[in-house]
Amino acid sequence: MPNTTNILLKNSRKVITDFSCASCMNEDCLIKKNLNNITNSAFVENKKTLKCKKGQQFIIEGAPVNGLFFILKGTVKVFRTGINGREQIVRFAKEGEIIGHRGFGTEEYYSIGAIALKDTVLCYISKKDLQEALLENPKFGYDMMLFYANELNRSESKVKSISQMTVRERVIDTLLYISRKFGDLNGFLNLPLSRKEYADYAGTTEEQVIRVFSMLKKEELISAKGKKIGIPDIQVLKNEISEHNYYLDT
DNA sequence: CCATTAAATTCAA
DNA sequence: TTGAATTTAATGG
Repeated sequence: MPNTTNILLKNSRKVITDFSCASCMNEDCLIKKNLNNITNSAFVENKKTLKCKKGQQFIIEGAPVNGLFFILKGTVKVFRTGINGREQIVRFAKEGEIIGHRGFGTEEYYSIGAIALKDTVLCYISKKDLQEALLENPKFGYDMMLFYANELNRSESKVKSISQMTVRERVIDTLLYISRKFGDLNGFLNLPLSRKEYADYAGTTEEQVIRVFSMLKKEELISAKGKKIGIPDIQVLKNEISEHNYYLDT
């Protein structure tokens, strides 16, 4: 195999040598799902792959938008920085998700930043190539539309939760979100986040999160070992915020 | 919010 | 694998 770059992902211990869509294993990827419908092969061929180390920022707020990122492997947080330097985490994204999609249409500059939470592999596709593929492939376009609709729904729910829920409820809501999205591993949430990151997502401060966590621990609703958070009974937590939960998911 | 201490992670030998 | 160095959590002012 000449010319193939080998990369070693710390967490998977698996060497990936081939990033082409044809051999991609990621069934959640919208591109992969629609690969057999996509006739214009330039689309797939022009795709760039880039790897990010943990903690590396690959989208900077205010930078011009030239394309979109698809996560091939890894986890990413997307955020916006507020007026006083405070970070508001917009969402966490994992394999198969799209980053930077808001800038796709008419926006010229990113209004968000994104950084890798672990070593991550991204597929980068130029606006132009994606536009062409979408125009000639209705199914692909429809799937993309569903994705946008979901994101919109979630972000609308988030506005409500931040304005109407108490701190405790927002923290619980955040825990449930992480649990739904990333699941459990050995009884702990499968995504280690700092208290600050919980706070930035829930719209509070690190101290508040720490205090809520302490209370929840006393009530035995959660367990915590450093960054690893365990939820013994998800249902109990759900009940506590059930009045707010007319909607759901992702 | 900040300062202090305890605890957990990382890193390199 | 260990422990020293660094980062992060928890508490109280």
